Amino acid sequence: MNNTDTLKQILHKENLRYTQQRQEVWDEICTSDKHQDAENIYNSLRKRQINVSRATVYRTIHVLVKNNLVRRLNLDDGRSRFENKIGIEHHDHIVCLNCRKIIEFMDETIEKRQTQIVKEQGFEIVRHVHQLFGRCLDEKCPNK
Amino acid sequence: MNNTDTLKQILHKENLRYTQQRQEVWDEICTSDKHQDAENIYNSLRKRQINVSRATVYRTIHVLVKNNLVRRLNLDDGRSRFENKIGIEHHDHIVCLNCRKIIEFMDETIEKRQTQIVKEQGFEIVRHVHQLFGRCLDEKCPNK
DNA sequence: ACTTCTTTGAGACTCATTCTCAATAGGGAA
DNA sequence: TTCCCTATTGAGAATGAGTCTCAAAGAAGT
Repeated sequence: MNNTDTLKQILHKENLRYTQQRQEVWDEICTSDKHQDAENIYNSLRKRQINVSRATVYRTIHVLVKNNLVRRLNLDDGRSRFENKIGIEHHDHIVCLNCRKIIEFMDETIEKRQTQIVKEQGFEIVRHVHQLFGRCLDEKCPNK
Repeated sequence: MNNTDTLKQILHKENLRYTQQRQEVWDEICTSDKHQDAENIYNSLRKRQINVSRATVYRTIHVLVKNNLVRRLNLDDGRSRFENKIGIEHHDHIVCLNCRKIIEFMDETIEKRQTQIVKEQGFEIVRHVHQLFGRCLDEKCPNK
């Protein structure tokens, strides 16, 4: 299923209308660099002569997040970042505190222990946040 | 070492003065329920007739966090929460999405894998965030 | 007590995000 | 196609956690 159909499907399910603005926001998240914040998404669209308001960007993102097309990341820097979830394997993030470089990781052992722990506590798990913050050894990183 | 001495030590190290307000904020974080936000801490102090401003609460918390007396938690609900770190074993958190109950957990296997993963990526780890969000089975939880 | 330098409080400010409401535009019915 | 009803949109106001400003108050060494 392509981007348009995926979007139309969830909009229909939610009794929402298919609009150009919603399509553009979803396209931007699918095709742009990962981990963009709302302001970035807004600016990218404006730069491409696409008229859309901040309010609509935020409103559309909510719908996409609610329906699992998009994941919201909170990397403790005061604004949310977003990444496409469709056709993407689950992963968590490592963040360099100096250059803000983001690396993805996924570890089966951790995933299994997590599920186990939550079950032991009598919880039904919905989602998890796992982020490792540190300093990278990149040449270009202002950390030396 | 008691609360007062601990505080005096880090204030001295930071070339800051020991004040009644700073002591009160630190006491409140040590003795109150865990995971309070800044507004809560501020209100608790006011309720006890202790004059302190919001600005001072925030400023003091910064010093405490910077010096590892306090941990800042971001549980994706728009404000930071704080917990005493002195004499407390490291742990992470499970949060009920319905009643916001917070349970602490700690898993040696996960901790080890984490360290390993970061090393493999050529990072020096500084801190991590690991939170499991779900629904609890508590009788009193508005989840049924 | 004197002096110097830091801290404090009140409220203004910031900034991401949400809300408001009048104007605009989907999309089903005819 | 057009009509009509209702959802959506944009611009800017509002919100709320957290930060900043600056004059007044307070540490702490002498």
